Amino acid sequence: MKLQSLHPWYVSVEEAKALQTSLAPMVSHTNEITGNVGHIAGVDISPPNDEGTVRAAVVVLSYPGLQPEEVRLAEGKPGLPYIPGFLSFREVPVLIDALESLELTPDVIIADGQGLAHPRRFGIACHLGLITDVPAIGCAKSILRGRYDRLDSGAGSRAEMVDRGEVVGLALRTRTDVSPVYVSIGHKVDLDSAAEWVLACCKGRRLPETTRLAHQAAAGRLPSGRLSADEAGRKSKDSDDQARESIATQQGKFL
DNA sequence: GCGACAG
DNA sequence: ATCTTGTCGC
Repeated sequence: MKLQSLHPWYVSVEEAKALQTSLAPMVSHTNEITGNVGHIAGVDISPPNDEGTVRAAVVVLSYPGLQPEEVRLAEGKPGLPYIPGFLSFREVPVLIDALESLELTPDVIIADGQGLAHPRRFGIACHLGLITDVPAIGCAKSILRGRYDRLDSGAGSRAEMVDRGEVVGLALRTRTDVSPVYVSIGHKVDLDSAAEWVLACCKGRRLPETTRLAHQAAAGRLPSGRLSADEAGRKSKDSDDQARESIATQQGKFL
């Protein structure tokens, strides 16, 4: 896929901070996800190896079947060490190579980290949304910014997270009695839609399939490439059909 | 000055 | 991100 080049990536923390504040106003908080979502992507980075290089992975899943259809990998030096608030400048430089080699164009991207729930309202999900121009969602396992008070224990429960008086995200319980994930807007999506997409990817697990498989791919446990149109393609088409069917019957119960 | 701090 | 042990529930 073609990416927008907005600025240099290997910059100092001070430059990164200035870029974040100047890019944050470009983020769209409006839902622009169409009804015809066929592909959802997840991205992740491995921890650095002994030479200090990381492996970036992007995995494109069919929707609603959630079967992997394309896996792309890239290796390189992180743009920065891990510094809270600057994760995108660490991970995205290497992720760019993987994203550019993508044949499929995802309709939604789910990032492993924050979107708006960030000190300057510009987490990695926002950054990925801008450079890909694809609707993006932040789904983090822990909090960077924001507080919430009460969250019911049932799956699907959510609570607004507030930082400096602004609602920056949601604590979302994806499974009953497990710690929530923290969802925020990345780009071209609203918060409620973002939560629905995360839930739709969770198949009864705590984390979305996108993050799970991207994590496996970054760890080198998934073969890269376009899954062949025969067995894998038929498999994912079958599970898409099955998933559509079960969505239809579930909706039928409420009509 | 101190604490908090995505991956 | 990593590491370890114990506990709970199906």
